Amino acid sequence: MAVTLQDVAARAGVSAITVSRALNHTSYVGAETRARILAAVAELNYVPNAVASSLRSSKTQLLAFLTDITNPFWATVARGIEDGAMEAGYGVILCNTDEAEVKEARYVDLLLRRRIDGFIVVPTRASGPILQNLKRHHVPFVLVDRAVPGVAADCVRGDSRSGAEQLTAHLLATGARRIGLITGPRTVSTAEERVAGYQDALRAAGQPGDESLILYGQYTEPWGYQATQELMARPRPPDTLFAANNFIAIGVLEALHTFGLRVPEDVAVVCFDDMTHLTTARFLTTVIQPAQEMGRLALRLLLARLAQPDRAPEEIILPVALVVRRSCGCPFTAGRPGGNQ
Amino acid sequence: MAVTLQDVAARAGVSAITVSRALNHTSYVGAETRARILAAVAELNYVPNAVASSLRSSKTQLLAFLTDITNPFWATVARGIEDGAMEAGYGVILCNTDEAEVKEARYVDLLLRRRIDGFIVVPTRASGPILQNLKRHHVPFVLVDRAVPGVAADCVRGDSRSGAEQLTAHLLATGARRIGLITGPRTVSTAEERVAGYQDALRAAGQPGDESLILYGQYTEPWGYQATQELMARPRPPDTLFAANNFIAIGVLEALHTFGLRVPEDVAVVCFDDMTHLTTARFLTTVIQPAQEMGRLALRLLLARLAQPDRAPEEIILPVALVVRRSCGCPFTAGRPGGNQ
DNA sequence: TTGTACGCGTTATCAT
DNA sequence: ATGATAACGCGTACAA
Repeated sequence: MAVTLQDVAARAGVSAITVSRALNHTSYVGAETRARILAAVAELNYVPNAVASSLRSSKTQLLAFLTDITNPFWATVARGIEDGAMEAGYGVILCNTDEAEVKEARYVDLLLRRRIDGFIVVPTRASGPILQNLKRHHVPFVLVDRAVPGVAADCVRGDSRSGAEQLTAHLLATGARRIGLITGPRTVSTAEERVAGYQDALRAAGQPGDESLILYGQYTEPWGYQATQELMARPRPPDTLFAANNFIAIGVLEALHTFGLRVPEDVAVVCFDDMTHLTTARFLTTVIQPAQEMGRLALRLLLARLAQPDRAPEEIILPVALVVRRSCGCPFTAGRPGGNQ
Repeated sequence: MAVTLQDVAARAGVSAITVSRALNHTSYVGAETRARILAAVAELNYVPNAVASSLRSSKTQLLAFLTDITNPFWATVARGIEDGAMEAGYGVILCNTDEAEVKEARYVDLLLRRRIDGFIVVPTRASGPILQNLKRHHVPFVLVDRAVPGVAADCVRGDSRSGAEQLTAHLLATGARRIGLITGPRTVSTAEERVAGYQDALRAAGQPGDESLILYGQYTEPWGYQATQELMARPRPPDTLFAANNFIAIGVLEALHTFGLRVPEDVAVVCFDDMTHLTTARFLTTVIQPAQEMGRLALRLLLARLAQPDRAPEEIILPVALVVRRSCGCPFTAGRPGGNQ
């Protein structure tokens, strides 16, 4: 049914291996021979069988990226990875882990069978055992965005701590007194780093820092909503809210609306931006992380390790950019209850 | 280096094929034998080699989903596909085509080599030749969201026409007089279907319909921005804007803000919702498409075709839901220039 | 510059 | 219920 190297060889009047060499540029082939081969390939509509090739070479030329691709930030990181991978002759398998350990483990199992050449992972703290498993099987991997305690590995991440510090310092400079910080889960290193940066700035400003203003939860819109409700219902609510990512920020804005509070007149809001090209960043002062660049660098680290499995683990910390938006209000106008459209 | 079926067989004191049968449940294996085999598998840490298996069986148990995964809507569809695929024992390769013909063709080529079992594609009009190529190689595929003229294939899509009609009728019922329609590219069937539905509603209401109020462009935020600027700068601007998807809607809202126009007091806005869990849908009346369901159904169609390659092409048109939000204003408060934070 | 022989790890086929 | 043999399609090693 399917056309094989043999068929092409027969048609071109050469041996199979010669065809292989002509197509893979793995050895010199006479100009005329090569022409005959290429002609045969075209006529027969030959498509090389990468499965057979992989079996023989023990290389699949396939990489996997494990994360929650539903989140546009990671989708953008994926783009960075893909672009570079394509150039280097690798395909990328994107996998939805939903940040859930079970799904993560399941995918790793599936992909180990498929003999994937390498992994790029956005881990949580729970990923430790899974990563150990990869090590046991000598499959290279690179971490993105988050470090995992006890796992020495190549890693690319944004400078969350510095970013959070800049954001907080900016807030203090513009007159903020009580800054509520709504952050992600303790199982994710960035959530804690952003808290640390926030505390750095307070300390530098000689402010005490009220522990009760820091709320750990999820990097999600519902959590932003819920945490805001809790903070603003207190006797002494914060005058400013720091959302540890943009999903949280959206929830924050929604919750403030239900309280009838205006942004930024009544409560100022800032956030870490984990999405590109989406609304939040246009209205709020944010710290922007270079998603695509992150992907590109992760890929580069992985390729380097594939080439030299024994090099020392490398950690790249990307600088993040504070983007202050003072001249821009919000394009949405507050609607009146019962009056929207 | 790697443990093989042979190694396990030797350890368990049986032949390789017996191990294969025990692991794949492809034939009965004595209870005691099976136990010995499973023990050996565990002791040796055996991981089956799917590459070899694929070569022998000519089945990779791998499917591909081609689209722009950066768009959360497609990412959600992907989730629907993945969930079902996992259950059925298939892996899914997600590919970013950016809706660009070249990237699409490149991926198809790459994946044909890998002997992928089937494709799920979000096509544009330009995808025709690529799909023909798949047919030539007898690789099954399913289309999602869009039909392609001249290509008979399984297809799942939302009822754009009806959705647009409902949305438009709703607007007319609430007093809209001049509805500007900002839609996607002519190369995408949904863009035209939404126009058709819009025109259906106008016709049904006995309204003339002003062709100049319909603007084709892209399904992007910048296009929404640009088109709105153009429409609102006219001598007789529309009193209502219909964004053909949510990215466009975001651009629309931004542009209206630069004009100092309020939503919905000055201009009402509605849109097709191509994203879940994101801001737009919370403030505007929208038509919601069941993304995850779309993915699930697409997968089901593909599996059916894998089982019976010769069945007649099937087209599933999903009903869409009009979600009217009148009781909800916008959580963002308009900031004053120079005063944000 | 081109060819021969063999093996990668698994499963289809036939046999016991 | 289990085994022997061959073959899937390609690339490595060596040879000519």
